[in-house]
Amino acid sequence: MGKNSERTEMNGTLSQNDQVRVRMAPSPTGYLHIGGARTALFNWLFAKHHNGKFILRIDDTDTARSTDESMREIYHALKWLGINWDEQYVQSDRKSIYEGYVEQLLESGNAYHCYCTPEELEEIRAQARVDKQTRSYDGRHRHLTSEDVDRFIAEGRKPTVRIKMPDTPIRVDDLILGSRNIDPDTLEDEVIVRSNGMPNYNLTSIIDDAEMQITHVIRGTEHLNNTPKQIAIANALGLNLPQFAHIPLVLDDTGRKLSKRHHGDLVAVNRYREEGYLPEAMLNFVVRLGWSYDDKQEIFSVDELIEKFDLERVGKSGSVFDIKKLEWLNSHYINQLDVAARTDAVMPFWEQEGLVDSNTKRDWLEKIVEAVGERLTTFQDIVPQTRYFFTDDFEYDSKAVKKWWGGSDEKKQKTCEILTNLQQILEEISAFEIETIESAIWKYTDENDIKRVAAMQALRIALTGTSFGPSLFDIVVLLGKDEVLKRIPKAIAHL
RNA sequence: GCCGCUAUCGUCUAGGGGUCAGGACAGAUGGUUCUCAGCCAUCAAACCGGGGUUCGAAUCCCCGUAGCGGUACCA
Repeated sequence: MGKNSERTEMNGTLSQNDQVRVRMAPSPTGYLHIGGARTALFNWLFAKHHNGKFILRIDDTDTARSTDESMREIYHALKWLGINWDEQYVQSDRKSIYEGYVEQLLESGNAYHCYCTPEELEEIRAQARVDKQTRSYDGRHRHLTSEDVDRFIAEGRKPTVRIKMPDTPIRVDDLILGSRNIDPDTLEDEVIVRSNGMPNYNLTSIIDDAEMQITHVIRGTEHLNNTPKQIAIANALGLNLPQFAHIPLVLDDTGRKLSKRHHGDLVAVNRYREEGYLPEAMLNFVVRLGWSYDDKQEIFSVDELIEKFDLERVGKSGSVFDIKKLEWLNSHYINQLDVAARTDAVMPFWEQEGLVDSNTKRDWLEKIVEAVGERLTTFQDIVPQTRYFFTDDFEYDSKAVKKWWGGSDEKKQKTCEILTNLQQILEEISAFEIETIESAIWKYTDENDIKRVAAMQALRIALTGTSFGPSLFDIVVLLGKDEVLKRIPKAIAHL
């Protein structure tokens, strides 16, 4: 049973034979962001769950803002996430199709030319606000005389096309939000074709949904107010309507809608790919923004999502993008990978930093990854966490130095003594292996009444520059005897 | 301004007339340990407010309030 009984009543519209067809319709005006990725994912999961088709439609009717680069970014992000599409369309290729429908609208008297200038519209809007009007455009060019038209044309004005809104209420059924009736007085005659001849979103979207036989339009609630407009256009054209499902917005930590404009590439999917997040983690994270299965499960494989995803379990309120949760999921998925796979994933980050090249021994690298163990939140973490394996050109962390090497001369003296002794002990070990080293060091600390942690931390800082990291014995062995014996004197000199 | 949507721990959410309001992330504490992470244990943390309906309301209804979205010749 769903959380909202209103929803189930509407599912009857979909008969057994109808194949589900859904679409993701981004406008190529920037990268794909977290919210867009979630819309894509919900659509894709819905299609997969119902054995239907997922269509990618590029809504690029805003030619001024659309770019090919952005289109490629979107493809790239989607592919990385594993969201593949069955069909693809680009609206700018379909201009003539829309023109046919506009013609039809004009001929049937459901649309008309509007010669208002942008300045004029600006004034109308300002006045409507002062008058506390519900709508701004008042339909003043609905009934122009031919003299008016001639005059406007003589002035060189290029018209837009506006749809005539009906004067009866429009019923909007939404699978998530339920049903409501829209008061026609709140609707104004929308521009459906710009003065430059390019059709607008509300027109092309609903035409394509019909043309492409889209059964379910799953999109963000920022489109909720567009829905009655699109329904009105479809009705005027005698087009079949899809079912609508408006999913709540993804918000930032102040509760505002995530957007490219306000959040920059902080919300770009590709950025997370570059930083070493796993697509599985991304998908798992994003799906839980607004959707839940029960009160137990947090981790879902893609197959499980396909099996379990359901619009009925999508909530109505917005959800905040919480990077901590993403990080948790990412480290979970990273830790599922075996050492070889983790090494592969981490390699580009090492190479990018110039730490590793084709001569570096794979075997050794895998051992480093193994030593790092479950400490990675993202793959790019490998760089700060392992840099010291590749170079002795690092700073000694000042806090660590103060705490473990000593703030006082007396303590420094002691540290110096310990490191000197350790150097000697390690020098005498010929078989440089964990067990041997461990027992030698424990023997030294225990016999000389030195705290294990003091000796180990002193050595750790000498070898790595920091006070934390993998098991120190692993580090010593991986660094190798020569390197270790070089770094200790260097540290002593630094004291 | 106008139109609309929403409201459970800090965050994601479960529950939908009777529950000690459950889980997860984040946080705190303790244990394990050479450190960190991890792991284990424990703790803290919520039904926006006010009215109804009812034996009983977080749950149903109404009214507020707040937040957000839209308000383009963007999508």
